[in-house]
Amino acid sequence: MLDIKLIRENPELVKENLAKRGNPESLIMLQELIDADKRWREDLTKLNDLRHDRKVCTQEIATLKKARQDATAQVEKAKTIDTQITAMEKEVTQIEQKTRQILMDLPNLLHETVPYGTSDQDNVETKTWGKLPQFTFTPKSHIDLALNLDIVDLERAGKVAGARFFFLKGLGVLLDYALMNFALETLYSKGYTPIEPPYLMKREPYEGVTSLGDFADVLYKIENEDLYLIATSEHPMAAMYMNEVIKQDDLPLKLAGVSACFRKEAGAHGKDTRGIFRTHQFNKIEQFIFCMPEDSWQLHEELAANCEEILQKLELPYRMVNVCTGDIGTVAAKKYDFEAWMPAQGAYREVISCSNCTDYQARRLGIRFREKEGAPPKGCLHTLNSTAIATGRTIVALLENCQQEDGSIVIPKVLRKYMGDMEKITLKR
RNA sequence: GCCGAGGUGGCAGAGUGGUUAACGCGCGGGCCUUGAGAGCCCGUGGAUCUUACGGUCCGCAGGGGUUCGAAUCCCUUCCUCGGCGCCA
Repeated sequence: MLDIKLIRENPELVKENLAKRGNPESLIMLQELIDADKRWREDLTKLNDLRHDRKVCTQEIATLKKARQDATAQVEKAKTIDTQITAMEKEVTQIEQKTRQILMDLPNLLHETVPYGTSDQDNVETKTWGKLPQFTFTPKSHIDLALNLDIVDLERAGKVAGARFFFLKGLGVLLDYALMNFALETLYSKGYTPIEPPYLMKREPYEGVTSLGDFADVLYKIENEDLYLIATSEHPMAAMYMNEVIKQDDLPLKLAGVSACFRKEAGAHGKDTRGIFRTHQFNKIEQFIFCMPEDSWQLHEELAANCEEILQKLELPYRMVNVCTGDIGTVAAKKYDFEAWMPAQGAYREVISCSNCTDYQARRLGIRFREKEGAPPKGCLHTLNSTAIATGRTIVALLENCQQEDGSIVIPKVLRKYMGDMEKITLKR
């Protein structure tokens, strides 16, 4: 959510920034917001005047009653003021809801370093790392490898849960947990506090962390309950401190979320249908930071550096892209994607997404900071989030990059200690 | 799930239908002091109007209701604590 004060004081700046996202509708919404806000303030002043009149009147009544005098005339007057107040309240509430709605729908302001573009085609590659593997044979796709090694069962998952679900089996499970443990320990050693959050969230906190469109396209809802399955541990971690004021000394707060993630993938019909690249459920270690506004850009780079360290230790070739204005999400001011090389597809595919949301989430959630204990709240802090490891996609990358001609997989060195010092995944006979 | 007790500012804690959220603690500023401390004074949630000085309104877990008037009475949801039940 943007700061309404900024919109009032500097509408041109907001306008220019929104225009960069290439969504002309948002400019119309902004103008509607500005008009409605002006009317809201006028009406609020009138409403406050009426409430003041009523206050004066009820005090007269109280004084009269104490003196045991007749207050009928004053009561009548108060009643007429009440009628006016009720009408005015209704109008003010209506306008308020409208402005809130628009404010919730408007996206975050973009950082000046975000490249202009209209789709993911325009994302700017900022770095590549690692040598692309050379095969003396035709590399197989992750799904052929996984089925051969009997570490994934898709058919039975279809029977049990439907498309885009999977059973992970045997060494697949060990590999999954090895990745989780590796990422978690890496972050823990850097001072991130591990968090295992609730996997379900109520609607109100959920509205604070994501755009409203996600409720239909992304989130699973529990029937007859005000509960949604989390799409990432970013969401409960962000909402964790909702309506709180955090001491400046305690910032930055660095968290490492551990959870399964659930996504409807409603907008992805026909995409990545084969295999486990895009599924309704996967495990993920997530980095999350609450910090002072002046520190967020530096910490964004820190998150990105952590991602690189993890990918490099896994020996996965990747590229880093600066996500362009047309492809960046609603809440992020700047976003890096890390894309691992997928030999069977001959393409880099997203495995990590690393965002600075500035004060956008914090304002929606009412998370502020104070200079010290006992001091009044100062302003909204900044939030950042980044994947550390999403196991599904990382397994895809590992299988394809580390495959041998016989279909076995060489396990990256850093993972072996979590898998009983095993060096290879081979089919047991 | 059932029964009971609760939810008031950063914290602690009054207020149980009639203008002001008492008294503390903490925090900020000022006076005093060589300095620190103590002491004293002012301030310390949000919105809005005003160039300013300064007003006005809202805020007692959320939402609704009764009333001229609600932190206070009623309904409802959420949460916390205790007891019982169920359960890995």
